[in-house]
Amino acid sequence: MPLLAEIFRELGYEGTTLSQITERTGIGKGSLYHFFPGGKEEMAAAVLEEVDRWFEDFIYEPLRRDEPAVAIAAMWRGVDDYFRSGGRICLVGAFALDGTRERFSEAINGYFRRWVEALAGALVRGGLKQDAARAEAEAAVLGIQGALVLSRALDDHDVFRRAITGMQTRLKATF
Amino acid sequence: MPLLAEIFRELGYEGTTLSQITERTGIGKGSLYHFFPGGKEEMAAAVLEEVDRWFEDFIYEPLRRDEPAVAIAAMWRGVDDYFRSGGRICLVGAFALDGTRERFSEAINGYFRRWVEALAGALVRGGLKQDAARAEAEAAVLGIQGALVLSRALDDHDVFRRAITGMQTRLKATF
DNA sequence: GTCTATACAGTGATAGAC
DNA sequence: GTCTATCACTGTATAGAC
Repeated sequence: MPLLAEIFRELGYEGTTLSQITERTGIGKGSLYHFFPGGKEEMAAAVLEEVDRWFEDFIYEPLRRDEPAVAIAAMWRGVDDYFRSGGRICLVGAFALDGTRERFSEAINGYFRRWVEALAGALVRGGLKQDAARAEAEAAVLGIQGALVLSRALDDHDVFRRAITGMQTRLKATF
Repeated sequence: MPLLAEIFRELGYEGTTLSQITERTGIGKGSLYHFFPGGKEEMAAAVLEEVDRWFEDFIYEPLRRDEPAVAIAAMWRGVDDYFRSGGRICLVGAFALDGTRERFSEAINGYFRRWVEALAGALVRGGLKQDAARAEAEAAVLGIQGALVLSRALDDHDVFRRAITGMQTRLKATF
């Protein structure tokens, strides 16, 4: 599964072929279809679900549960770690940008909606008003996605780190 | 050419097939290969070049030439218009996220590098220090890309408009 | 459960008539 | 310049031996 996720991340949904998957995982097509009768689409759906679960466990749930300042600081650390300072892209964000979006719209929408809501909730508990919290949460989540795009486009991890640091200090100043 | 750009934007590089192109443009494969002997890759390269030229003419060059406040205001308007308030994605940003990046790395890098440099230059002329200008320019460009990702993921144009407006007022306050 | 075989549609690309 | 026909190949998916 981690290998599968990595392949989809590198090549995108359309760019990923079963041959690539068999080659890089060492698993034959027969076995692949034994585990995923729905084929490539089911494989990608499983990967998306796994990604979603990771964020739910390590980012969203702490944001809902823990002390805002602590949870938000952990979020920035977790994000920098998960995306390897821009060396790894967000599969969900990438899927949102092309025709793949229609195929997985529910999963994509849920991932980002719950992220924004969890972060906005923490900010409200931190003292922000509802509207301001939502705006700041959207700005943070979108900033992370944009940082991934720009750092990969410029092939420069510093862009990612700088952006993350900047957003973090800026956000901390609001509550 | 505009049709071609639209197809690549909707489907991504790997998702775009020659059949789709012939179908939606009404041009047969023979004619297509007459204009683009290099096939799909040459078509995508031509589209990227056209996109680049548009931004060069209507965004970057004004940023280098005109009065900073005026050019930056025009940039936000131009961006909102070009991306149809999030209804249209950035082809270059999308290409940066998957395996297509390697194929067009020069074009992708140049597009974003020149954007950041032009904007940072305008901010310097507006009174910011070099480092601060670069950071703000990166934040703005990356914010636009992120706004495209998030607004499409949530299928909500308001997210895009809100983000653009927020960044615009925030940036204006810095110089 | 895993592999090899293969089916069959669709891919990018080319040739040649017009 | 454009179209039709077709190429070789790869795509996803399945069947069946082991």
